Formats: sequence, C-alpha cells, structure tokens
Amino acid sequence: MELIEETPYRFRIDRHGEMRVPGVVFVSRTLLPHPDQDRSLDQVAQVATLPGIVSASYAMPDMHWGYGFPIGGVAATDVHADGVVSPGGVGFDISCGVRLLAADLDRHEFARVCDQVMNGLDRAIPRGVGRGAVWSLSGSDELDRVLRGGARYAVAQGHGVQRDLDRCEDGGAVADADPTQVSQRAVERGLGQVGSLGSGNHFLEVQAVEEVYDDQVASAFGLRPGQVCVMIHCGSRGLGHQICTDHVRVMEKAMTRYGIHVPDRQLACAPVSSPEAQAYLGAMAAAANYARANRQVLGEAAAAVFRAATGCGLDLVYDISHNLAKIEEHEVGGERRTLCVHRKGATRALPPGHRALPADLSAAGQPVLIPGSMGTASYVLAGVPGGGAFHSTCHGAGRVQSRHQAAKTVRANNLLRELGQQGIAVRGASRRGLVEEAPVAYKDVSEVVATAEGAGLCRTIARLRPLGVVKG
DNA sequence: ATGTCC
Repeated sequence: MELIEETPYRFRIDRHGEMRVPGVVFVSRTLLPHPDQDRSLDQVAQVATLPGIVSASYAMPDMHWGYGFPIGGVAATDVHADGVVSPGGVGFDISCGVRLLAADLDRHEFARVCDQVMNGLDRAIPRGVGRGAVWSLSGSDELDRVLRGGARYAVAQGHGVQRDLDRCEDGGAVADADPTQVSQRAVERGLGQVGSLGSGNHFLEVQAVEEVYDDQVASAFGLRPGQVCVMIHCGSRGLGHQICTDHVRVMEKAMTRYGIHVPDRQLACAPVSSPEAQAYLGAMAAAANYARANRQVLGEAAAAVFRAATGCGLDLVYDISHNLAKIEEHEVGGERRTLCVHRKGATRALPPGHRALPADLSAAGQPVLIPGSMGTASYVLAGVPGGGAFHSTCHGAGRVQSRHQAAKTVRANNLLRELGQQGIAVRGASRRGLVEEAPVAYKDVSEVVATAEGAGLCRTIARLRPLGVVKG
C-alpha cells in the first residue's frame, strides 16, 4: 500500500480496490505504524470501503491496531446516502472517556497531605476486574434511569452539582438512549459497576499543572500553574462491552440482508436508518450515559476524599468521551449534511464559537483531555477552527507494545522504584496490571500531541504531571 | 476494553 507524505504531519492513502474515499493519516514519520508490527494502516483503507463514508477514512497520531477500525480512527457516513453505523467504529468500551477536576490547592500544599489523600483514594475508588462500585443501585429500574439520564440522573440523586452538568459533554446525558435495546445480560453486568474504574489503561490520577501554554484559555477552563487536579479515565465497564458484543452479532447477520459487503467481519455494520442500526445507536447511547454516570460518581468519591484531607473539594473542568458515534451536521463539499461520525480512540474537539459549547467556554473552544501513560504527562488541548477530521483529535499516547510484550519485559519492582524516584505515589490493584501499563509500552504522548497540533487538529493549553496514580 | 472462553 502506497503512502503519500502530504505534510510532516499528514499522509494520504489514495483510493484503491474497494475504497470509496481516500485514507488520511495525521502522523509524523516517527509515529507512523510499522506494518510488520501493526496493521492499522490497512484498517484505515478497509474502513474507507464502508457504504456512505464521506471525505476520508481518518486516523489520529496515536493510531494503532484495533477491532475492525483502528484505534485513533474517525469515519463519518452520510445518513441520507445509505451511510452505515458500525459498532467496531466505536469500540468495546463504549463512551470510554476522561474527566478532569481541579482542586483549589497548590502542588506544594498537596505534598503535606499526599499520603492521606492517596490512602483515602485507595479505599474509596473501586477498581480491577469486577470488584464493587461506589453507587449501589436499587435494581434494574434504577439502572434504567441511569441509562436514560446519565450524569443528570446522578446529580438529581444528589451525586453532584449543576456545574458537573454544564461542564460535561452534552450536558451530562445524550438523547435517544433506548434501554429496551440493552440485553438482560448487559443489565446484569452493569448493575454493580456504576462508580468503578475497571482495569487496563483506566486510572485515577492526582496531577499538577506543570506548564500552561495559553493563560487565557487555561483560566477559562479553570486551570492555573501549580494547581492540583484529578484525572479519571474509564468507561462503561461490562455493560458497554456486552452491548457491543450483542449488536455486532446482530449486524453480522443483517449485513447480507442489506447487500453490504465488507473486507473484514469486524467491520459489521448496518444502514443508519435500519432497525438494527437504530437498536445499536439506542443501546450505545444508553452505555454513553452509563459511562458519564460512572465518571460522575467516581469524581464525587474523589472529591469527598479531598474534602476530608484538605478541606477543599474538586470542580469539574470537563468530561469528554473518546469512543462514540454521534449524529452531527457538517459541511461537506459545500453542502450541509447529516453524518454519523464514528470516533474510536479519537476525541471531539469543537472550535471556538461552536453552538454546542457552554457559554463560558465559547471563546476558548472545547477542552480536550488527553491522558498520558502511567508516570508520564497528560495534556489539556482545545478545539480549533478548520474542521480537520470533523472536529476530532487524538485521545492518548497509544500502545506500541502488546500487554503480553510489556509483561515480559518489565519488572514490577523496577517500575515501582522508577515511579517512586519521580515522586509518584502508586496505589495499584495488581502487579500484572501495573507492568502491562508501563510507559515503555506506549508512544511518547508529547509527540502525539505536538503532531495533532501540527496537523491543525487542536492546540495545546496545558501539560499536567502525575503526583499519584490509582490503577485498575 | 472485558465475569481476558458460554
């Protein structure tokens, strides 16, 4: 497959075979996946064959191989021109995302209470595979209200304040959630997990604002140099996973009925207007609301720990998903069109003035939250004018080593010592989980962010460094 | 990512 270097931050894959549009990959030469180790460039080309896809099949600088679609992939289909929705374009962890909260506390003040806060978080934050949650729902009726209301329902139940909704994507809940399309098995898996991190790359970190690149925008976001923050990265747990599994199965069967051929079974899809697609989108929206409620109550639990140890609480900076499909209006070829925008390991990044932004963020643009790998920096970015890939940017560092590879090469004791030397307090759930997430298994998040900015997808507002990490 | 295989 031929790659054409258009700029230092942008490569093109010209249409060939069944591709309906070109591939556009926002990477530098060093971030370009190595075809021997990672087939995600092939996946970009395969996504370009989907019915109704418009403009291009895009990939962000943190791209790597994923189920069907690449992680870091963005693909939009025209809803009124046979466009499809594909669960593989969202991923198994539906509405996985990041919530950033800020304390009215300086990092030097945190040093005195670090042990107390970290021990408190260690007790308060459920994590690891299937080990409890902070919110005990009364039963499937209440789960239904979570699936419909997301963070709005959590706040209505006393788990938060209005600012939590103002600063959450979509005001805390997406519309059109359809809990009737969520299977009994998904409900059972979801009942006991609202308010839990899970495992893998999910975490809760205490961080400090290490550098601010734009004072005015950082201030609008509620961030200042030296400030202590809490970043939460998690998703929709077993519920989202089960929904993806259930609906992929349905779409695999439905595809032949709609006469859709895809080069990879993992690209199973259905026309957005079909009953199968509407069922998936309804269930996906329910999982998105579940994930928002999950992050809402985890943030509240962290705030309670901070309040007890320091006297100050935590204010929400923003909450944004990086695994979601959305029906959005975009201008394509001079025409206003209704698109189904899949973002999988890619973050929406709305420009200044966009009507979906809350009034106090309109001039600044939408905050974009980029979690680094364990022990490395995280970033706050902002959306920029121009559109790029339907107002999208990167979502994190991106793996370069498999979990298996990382576990073979990294020793837990060495890793813990290195983190300790950097002044990072660690409260992990398992040694295996820690070594799988070692920084060597990931790309350099600073280069990912610099590439995204160089490609005109966003701009850098602040860099955060970890002080303490709570891992699943 | 995930009751890491119903």
